[in-house]
Amino acid sequence: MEETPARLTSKPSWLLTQLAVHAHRMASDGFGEVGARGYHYRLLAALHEFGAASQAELGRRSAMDRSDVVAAINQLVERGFVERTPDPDDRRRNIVALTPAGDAQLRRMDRALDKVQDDLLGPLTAEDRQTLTRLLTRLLAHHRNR
Amino acid sequence: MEETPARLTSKPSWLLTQLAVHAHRMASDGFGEVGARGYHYRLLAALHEFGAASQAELGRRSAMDRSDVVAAINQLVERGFVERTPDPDDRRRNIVALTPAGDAQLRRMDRALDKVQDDLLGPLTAEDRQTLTRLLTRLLAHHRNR
DNA sequence: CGAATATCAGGGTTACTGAGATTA
DNA sequence: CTAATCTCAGTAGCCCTGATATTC
Repeated sequence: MEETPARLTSKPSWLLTQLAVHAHRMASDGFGEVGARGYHYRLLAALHEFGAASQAELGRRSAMDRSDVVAAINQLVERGFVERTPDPDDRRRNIVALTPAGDAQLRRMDRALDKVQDDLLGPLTAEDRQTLTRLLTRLLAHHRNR
Repeated sequence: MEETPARLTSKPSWLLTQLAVHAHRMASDGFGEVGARGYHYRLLAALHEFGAASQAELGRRSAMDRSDVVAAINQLVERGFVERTPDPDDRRRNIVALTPAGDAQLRRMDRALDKVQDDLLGPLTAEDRQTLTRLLTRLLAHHRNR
């Protein structure tokens, strides 16, 4: 393997994006085995944790664009993992609710993702993993609040 | 801002990919001001650091797919930042070389990226930045070697 | 022959933009 | 009137696959 330019390897933004590529590929592989995608996991996780919600709320919770929420919910409805019904109290909204099949799918995706976390953090000690998680959490919180 | 599911925020792979999104957007903004893209920086950096090279070698150095190298080099040739000439010693290869204009463009992109690193790591102390870089480097090295 | 190189055509995922229609 | 919601159509960047022609 040829050497990578120090200009790249010295920059946290390069390390982050390259590692994200690996993480994304590992997660995609795991999700692919259960016929799902990353967007599905985000939505199912938000529904399981906070209950039925409008599509706009789901998008804000899982950091997804309104357009992508529409498409992903369509796919989840097709597969019977969520139900979409008009909100009688606010007719602009759809209420999206998790079905039992969706809950089972979420658990399948959880198992796939747990394996990914282990593979991803394989070379780090438990203490290093904590440190990494803490630093990344701090950074993300800072940037999500603009 | 609605809360994000703990299933997501507790997972390093989520933190990594979401932070990478921010890093990528910040870098894209910076690069956009000089009319460039991330692929351009990777190629120019490799050429500056290791000298003229074949497209295949450039792809391996900068972790790019052969297809994307072709397209990105086309754009860099158009803008006069690199020159592409057949290798007389191995006629399968093209030799790609940095031009003075390409060198100047690389320096412009360097300045844009330096600002991005500062913004990205803003909330971390110098020690935290070192720790983060060290952990990310270790992880990336592990995964790049399969 | 096998292996490496360059090119082309195309797909997949994620992120985003602009527009329109509906309703609060 | 303004603002929020949902939907559709389309773009862009990055990553990847398959196929082909050429050359080592």
